[in-house]
Amino acid sequence: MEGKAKTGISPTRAEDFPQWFQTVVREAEVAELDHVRGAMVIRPWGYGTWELMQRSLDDAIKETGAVNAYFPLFIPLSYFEEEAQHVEGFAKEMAVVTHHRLEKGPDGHLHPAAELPEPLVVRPTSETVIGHSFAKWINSYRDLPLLINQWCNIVRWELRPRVLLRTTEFLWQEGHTAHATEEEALEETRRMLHVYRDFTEEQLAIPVIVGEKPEYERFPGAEITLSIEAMMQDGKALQCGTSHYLGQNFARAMEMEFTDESGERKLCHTTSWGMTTRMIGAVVMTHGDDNGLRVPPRIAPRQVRIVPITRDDPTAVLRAADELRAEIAAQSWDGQPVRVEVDTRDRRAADRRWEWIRKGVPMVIELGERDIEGGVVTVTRRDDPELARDAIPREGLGEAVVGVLSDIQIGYYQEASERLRERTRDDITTVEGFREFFSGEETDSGGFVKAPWSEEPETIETIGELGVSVRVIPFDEQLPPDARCVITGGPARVMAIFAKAY
RNA sequence: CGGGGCGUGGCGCAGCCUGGUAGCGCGCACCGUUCGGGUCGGUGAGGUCCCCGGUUCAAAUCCGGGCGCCCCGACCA
Repeated sequence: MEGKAKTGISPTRAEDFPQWFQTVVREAEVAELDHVRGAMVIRPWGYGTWELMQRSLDDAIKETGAVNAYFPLFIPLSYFEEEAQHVEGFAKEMAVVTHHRLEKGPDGHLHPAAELPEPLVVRPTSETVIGHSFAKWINSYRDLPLLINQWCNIVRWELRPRVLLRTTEFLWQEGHTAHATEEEALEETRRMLHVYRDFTEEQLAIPVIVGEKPEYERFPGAEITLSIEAMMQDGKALQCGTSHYLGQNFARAMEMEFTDESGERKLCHTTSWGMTTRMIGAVVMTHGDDNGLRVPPRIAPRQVRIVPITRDDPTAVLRAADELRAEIAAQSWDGQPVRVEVDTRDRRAADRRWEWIRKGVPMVIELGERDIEGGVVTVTRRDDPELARDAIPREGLGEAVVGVLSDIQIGYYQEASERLRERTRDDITTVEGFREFFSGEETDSGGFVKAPWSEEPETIETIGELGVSVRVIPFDEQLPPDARCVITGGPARVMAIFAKAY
């Protein structure tokens, strides 16, 4: 070993974080931008994590009483004209279908023909369509609350696409609910935010800050937007899930009315909430290291990968590997059989091992004749920065695997939590200190600043010049009675989290 | 949508200034060698040099016009 240690990914996080991210996403075969500007192919390894996320989030959503349904991809343009704020917010990023036929032109190419009487918008979010359906379905207070969730794809014509974080098309889950009272709708908004928090922390091992978005960061058409915010390894914030209280804005626009107990006609109070494939990106940017991705065991499509070292007598080793696989698969972790597979591909053992390290499989087990003779297996834990290969006894391996998966799941969460704690500064009290903190190197945004804020409009501009925004106003924060705004020095109204964001 | 950069085999790039019919590394296939921390050597496959037009005996290279992508900003899950 001489010179720089060989890493799986180049550049490293410290050298160039954005480039590192793109390289990990490609090298770990998670996803790639292709075919259409900003559009994404999610490869099997990445999609496998998404399927596991879906399964667990879907269960959590259903536990709240919501049920799944599906609404059209195409939305009549006129639906968007009904809620002013909403149109304004989305107008600039909508894909619009105007024709329904192709004809071959004189140049030999296909051209759109047959213009539609009314253009159709490819859904950027479904409040409008779902709202129209709700208006038909809801007649009485007995029909409320109405709790619907949909898993689907979304199109937003973003100006600057970034793989997994901001793609032209992405997958998500969007919940839409209607309630008789404001209190019930607000309760629903908070309930779902906590579902997102629990999911993100427990399944993805990503700690988040829970709170409310400042007014200027609200969802178009919402009265209140709640959000969970996470810190990536470069100190930037990533919004991980939002839950909106929409008041009666959409109910009014879509005439979503019900008759209450006393026979009076009233408008519903609605909510909406969503979480997207961006979370795959969050996992990469939170847990990845200079050797590639590290997938938390709960969402790892394969939790254990067995690499048989076949030399002199492949059959004996392969048989032993399969016995090992069966034994591990018989183990249960987190309520499910351990996901384990033998890698029998015709590749060099070292290459196979490194591939699974790059992809972030929690445990790689090498098994060769020497191991069999010694009654051991050779284990690499992905949470070990040295990637040491330890011989551990074959006897009792099942329990050992279960323990390791738990350790890794917890360890990733603790590591990310420490980073969030260490890199959230609450001792910055002046605008000079604030400026200095956020004027660091390009690959490092500094982190979060938690400080009192006046909510004055001019502060938004001041921090905007630094590329910083108010990410969230955390719940459960006490503001000292004499607190001064970190930007203006004047009286503060709330405690806020300031950060650069994706 | 404003500012900058770039389009050459799957990926990363050189060649372009000083026109002459395409090259390197990685990857891929095969042979041998090696093989439990990402072997080594050889052979080979693979490219309308983004597109259209112009200049020229000759264009990846020069000129004009398109298109696309990347980075920075504004917008955003």
